[in-house]
Amino acid sequence: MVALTKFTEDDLLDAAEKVITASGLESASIAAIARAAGAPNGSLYHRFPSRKHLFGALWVRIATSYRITLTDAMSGPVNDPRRLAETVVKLTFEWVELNPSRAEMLMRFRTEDFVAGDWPQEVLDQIQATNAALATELVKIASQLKLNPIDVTLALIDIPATAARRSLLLRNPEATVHLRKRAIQLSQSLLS
Amino acid sequence: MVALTKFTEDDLLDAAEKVITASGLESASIAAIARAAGAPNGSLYHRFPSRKHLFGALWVRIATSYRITLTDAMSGPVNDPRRLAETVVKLTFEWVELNPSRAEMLMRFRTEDFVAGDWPQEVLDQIQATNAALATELVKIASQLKLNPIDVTLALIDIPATAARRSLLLRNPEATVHLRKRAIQLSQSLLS
DNA sequence: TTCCATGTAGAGCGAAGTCTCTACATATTT
DNA sequence: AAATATGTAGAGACTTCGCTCTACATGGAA
Repeated sequence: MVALTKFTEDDLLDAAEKVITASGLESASIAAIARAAGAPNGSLYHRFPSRKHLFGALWVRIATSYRITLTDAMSGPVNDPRRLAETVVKLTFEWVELNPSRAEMLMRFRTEDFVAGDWPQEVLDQIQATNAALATELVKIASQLKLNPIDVTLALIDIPATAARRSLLLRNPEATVHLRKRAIQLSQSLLS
Repeated sequence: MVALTKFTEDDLLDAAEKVITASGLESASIAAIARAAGAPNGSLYHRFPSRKHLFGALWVRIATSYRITLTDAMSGPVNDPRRLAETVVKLTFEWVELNPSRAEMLMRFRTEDFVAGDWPQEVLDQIQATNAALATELVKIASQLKLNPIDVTLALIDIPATAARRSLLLRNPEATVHLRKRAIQLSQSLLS
């Protein structure tokens, strides 16, 4: 390294995440993020060309993290759909437990919240790519199981996400266990 | 009426809704909302003490509208849970079809998006009241059916909302029909 | 040691934001 | 018609925002 790197890209994204979780998207100004990172304003612009680039990078980081854990579980031929459903639901709940604040963002905000208005093309491309990767995986599974892709999406994305979100709202271990069980049942019923 | 009322509360909320739907929460400045309503800046402050009051009123208006249609359907003794599930899912899809932009807001944003940071107590109370009204209804139904309230919430709130949101994303009549059918099945399986 | 590439520090700019304030218009009351 | 109550008009005060810019620090290369 040529010079001392005091604030990495991830440091700043962590700070942004913290601010957004605590006070919402609107409060996440450059100044607020910088304050949370203990950095001066200008430092953020050394890493990111603009606030929108920063937000885009944050969104991509979170979405990619979750989707990689998912697509890992879904890769390879599907010989047991019931097991697939169970794995995906469990992974989702695990990921939510390990990354509660990221999960909260991923579930509270939609891509459009970040992308509304004019966004850097570069950021749009990354988001597009992340979404596309998941979509093709789902279609592949649907064709293997000879199912409607909509049902596969419900089973492997929407149901786990909804149950995990409700679990996040309730913040109660018993409820979490119950919701996970139900999500597995519902997901399995959709895949068979 | 003592003086000519040019901009009613609802006019301004309609304008805010339009701006948010078109360009997102962050773009919905007082100036932008005023422009959309054809009103000068100051007029908004005649109706609402602050921007947050306006946002709060908007959220309450939308959430209440949806929840009233739901609680109407759920009132009275539940003698046929399968029919209840079907009614609620159909109502949700209808409401979404009739109020697409409101639905988009209700599904894209959570209460917390509006409420993050410091909000007027008055607004918080109204939101609290709206949420409580629905919660008690759900608990009542759960006890009548001798079911876990979590399952009732999944069946009558989360599943319909998820399916309707997916339908909103796909914007495809066939998909909508399919999703509604699936939502009814899933909801019914949870209530029996 | 000198030079250069990389990164931090933080004041400050123009633009845009929220909100206030006064002047004016309208319609009812006296 | 004068007084009053209600509501609109819109300029402008004050604040904050995103972003830029220059000065300085650091550590390896020549």
